[in-house]
Amino acid sequence: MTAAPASTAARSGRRSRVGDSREDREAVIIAAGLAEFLEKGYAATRVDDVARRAGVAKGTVYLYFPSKEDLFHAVIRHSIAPLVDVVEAVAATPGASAAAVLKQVLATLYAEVAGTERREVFRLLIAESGRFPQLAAYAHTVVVRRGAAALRALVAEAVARGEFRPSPATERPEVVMGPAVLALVWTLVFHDIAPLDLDAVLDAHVDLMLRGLAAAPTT
Amino acid sequence: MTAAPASTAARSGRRSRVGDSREDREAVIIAAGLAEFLEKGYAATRVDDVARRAGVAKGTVYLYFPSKEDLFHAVIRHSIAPLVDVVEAVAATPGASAAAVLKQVLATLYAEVAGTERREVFRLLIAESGRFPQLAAYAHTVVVRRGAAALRALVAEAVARGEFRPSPATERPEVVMGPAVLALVWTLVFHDIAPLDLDAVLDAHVDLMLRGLAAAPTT
DNA sequence: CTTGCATGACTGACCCGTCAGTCATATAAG
DNA sequence: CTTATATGACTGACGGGTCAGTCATGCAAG
Repeated sequence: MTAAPASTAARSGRRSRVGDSREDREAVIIAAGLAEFLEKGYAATRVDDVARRAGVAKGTVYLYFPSKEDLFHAVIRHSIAPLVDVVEAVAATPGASAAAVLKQVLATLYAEVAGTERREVFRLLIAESGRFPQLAAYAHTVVVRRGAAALRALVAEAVARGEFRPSPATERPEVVMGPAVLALVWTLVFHDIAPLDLDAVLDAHVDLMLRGLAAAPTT
Repeated sequence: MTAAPASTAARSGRRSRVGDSREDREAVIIAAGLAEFLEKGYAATRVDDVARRAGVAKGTVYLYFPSKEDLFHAVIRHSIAPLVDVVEAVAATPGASAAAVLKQVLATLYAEVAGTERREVFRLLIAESGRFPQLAAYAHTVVVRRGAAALRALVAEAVARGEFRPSPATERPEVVMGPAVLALVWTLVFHDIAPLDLDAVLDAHVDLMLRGLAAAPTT
């Protein structure tokens, strides 16, 4: 049940349906690659399997990507970019208090990343970043640099406005994301053994952060 | 420079030095396996290389472990256990305030895990836990169950004593460890691109937590 | 001599990347 | 409209290399 050819055109190896363009086929191969890499990891996935899942011959994969490694790079890049967009859309709520924005962003992260199969992309990234430094660099540029900058701006503004109190934590706003990373990793590793109650953790996370950052204690 | 045989006994494949027992040799193979698995990941490490690094022939590895996978299990188990001991020793400081103990434990975690090559064990665990559920289960029993229990006790006592205020966060003390996990993952992925100032993060972490948990705001 | 651990050559399976050939479609000629 | 020729995306078998696990042989100790 990997991917039965959906049309005579596909079976015969010809491109003819509307939208069955070069880009579409590339996307199909990338999707198949993602599925296989997530399932087996980089070293253990076979290009043959990616091809089969994409409904093409192995040779075809090499018409689109010069090597298994290049395919892997493409897969990771196509998987990471959308993750940032989701968060960025939420963070763009104008005029809200820093606390509200932070809450909203965290809720989105918990629900859309830790609580979804999407989280597996991070497993792959953590697993392979040591062997593929370019991927780490890409992720840093796309996710971390942008995210940290936005967070820093948000916090700085809240401090200026008197909503947050200046502290070591407002100097290092990355720390605020900590519990979300914990939830992600926990879920990656222990999901089948001791699933985390993500809602409860989100509550605790928000409570802890806002109290830790707020200028006046919220009694 | 992998591991030149250190003695004639080792070169000739015989055991003769004092202490060159079965257990010792097993430990050497496990150490070699750890080094190789950390460097290449599970799928990409070759048993040949493990053997060479341990200074034995490949066949010898199979005298001690029935398969590559069993060796891997042994390697992970031997690597995880000591990590807990380090922390447990620190946490056993008697009579100190919860804040002081927490601070001490966190400092140890940052210095001894995130700040050391030891962190790579966690990369391996995160990477392979999906494919080797028994390892996740083992880690959960040995690290998480024990750690979470200790933390829960610590926090509960501090709440009872009035040092901490009851809150969603005191109900879910795992959250308190969040920033440390963030520091670990960050370092794993971005160490060569954007190294984290672990001391600064530790400060921010402690500040945030104690303020977030404390009963009376520390002005 | 016998016992038992250690060795490393060997086997069979596996897999990346290649390339000669196929065939549906496009274009040109009749 | 029909036939002939050209195109190039796609195929899949194969070369070359790798690797987990085995086993016949070697050798040291008792």
